[in-house]
Amino acid sequence: MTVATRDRILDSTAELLRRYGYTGTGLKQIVAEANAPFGSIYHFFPGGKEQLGVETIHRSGRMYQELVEEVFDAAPDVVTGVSDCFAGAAATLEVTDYADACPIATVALEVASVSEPLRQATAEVFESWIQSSASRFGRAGIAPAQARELAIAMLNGLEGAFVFSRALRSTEPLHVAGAQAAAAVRAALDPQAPAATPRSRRRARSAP
Amino acid sequence: MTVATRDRILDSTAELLRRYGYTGTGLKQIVAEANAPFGSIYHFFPGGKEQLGVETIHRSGRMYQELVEEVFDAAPDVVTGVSDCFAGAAATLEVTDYADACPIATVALEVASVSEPLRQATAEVFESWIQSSASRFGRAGIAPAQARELAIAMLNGLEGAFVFSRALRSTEPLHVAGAQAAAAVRAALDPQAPAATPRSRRRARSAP
DNA sequence: GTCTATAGAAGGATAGAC
DNA sequence: GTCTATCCTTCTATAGAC
Repeated sequence: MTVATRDRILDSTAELLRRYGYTGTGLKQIVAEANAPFGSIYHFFPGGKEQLGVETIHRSGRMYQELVEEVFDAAPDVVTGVSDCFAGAAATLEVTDYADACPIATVALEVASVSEPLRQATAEVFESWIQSSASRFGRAGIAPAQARELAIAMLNGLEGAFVFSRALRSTEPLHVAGAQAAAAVRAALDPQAPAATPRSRRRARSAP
Repeated sequence: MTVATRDRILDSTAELLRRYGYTGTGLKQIVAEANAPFGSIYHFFPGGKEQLGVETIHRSGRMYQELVEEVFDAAPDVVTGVSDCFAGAAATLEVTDYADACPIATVALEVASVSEPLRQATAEVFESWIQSSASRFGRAGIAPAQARELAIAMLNGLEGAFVFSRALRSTEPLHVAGAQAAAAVRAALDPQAPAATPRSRRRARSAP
């Protein structure tokens, strides 16, 4: 036995949730893909589909964060790190025929007004992503408040671009989002040209 | 008779798709909310759920575009127009307890890898939104290519912020996205400080 | 054209043999 | 712990009365 049944179930759930969402994924489909008997779901996850969903969201969220952090930290500077992450996301999307984008975004939108435990799981993952990104911007010398805004703006762009890219079957939105995020970080690091960053909005308000 | 059965069905479908997505919305739920007999669905939409979905996506997309255009065009300038749109989206989200965000984003993610007719419908709506926004930026004096990038960046931010805002039950992401989009448009209009706009990326590459 | 009833498949969940 | 069989509900879709 190489991989435990419980882990195979979590793996196949993660993949199916990413592509087809929560309501679009059936438990029978999950065990079929995991090569597991149906009863194993309720053996390992007594809470049924919802518990399996919550655990998968946390697991997928953590794995995706680690993946992004590796790409990010391998870059020589934060601007390149941001660019590389978006480029990697675009490459993955193309390779998988526009199927594999954000591992939890579809679920997040589906469950937001339906299941409080599931919504909370997606919220915890997103908050962790924001803090991970913000801490890296902070380490690069950006003040905490602006670092958080930059992190949110970058992740906004990433998630929005995923929506558009999957629908349009084009990586154009991802490339635009990557360029914008990189430019925003660059501007935040360069005190000479802060006009287009959220933080310096007040200063630039005198402009047309 | 005030509103035709067919329109009531489309209205209730639009509302349910927006909140619960495509697979999360049942036909029985639709006719219940529309006060219509079940058979009416197949009378008016012989193609079943998929046809009803396609028509609703186009309809919701058009209505949302018109709503945004009204807010946008009522503002004294494009920067204010952008800000007002995000502020309005945030207000709607709060008033509806974080239920009413983008009318088609949840569906778009759900169907992207499942139904080609539905995916295409979402793609057509998104492309129309991009062109509507880009044309307004163009009218303000921004060159076509940059206007399209700005439009995509702004819509990326809006859709991504919808994902985060619904999950986190906070309007913070929407406010960040609005400020960033307004700043990007302002920078594109101001030749003095173009450093942080996507278009001027090459020029600024010499910076740290 | 409006509406009801029901078919047939798929959904989540459970019981219990092994 | 593994696996099968089955229950009950819900889903989409259709048939046909009125």
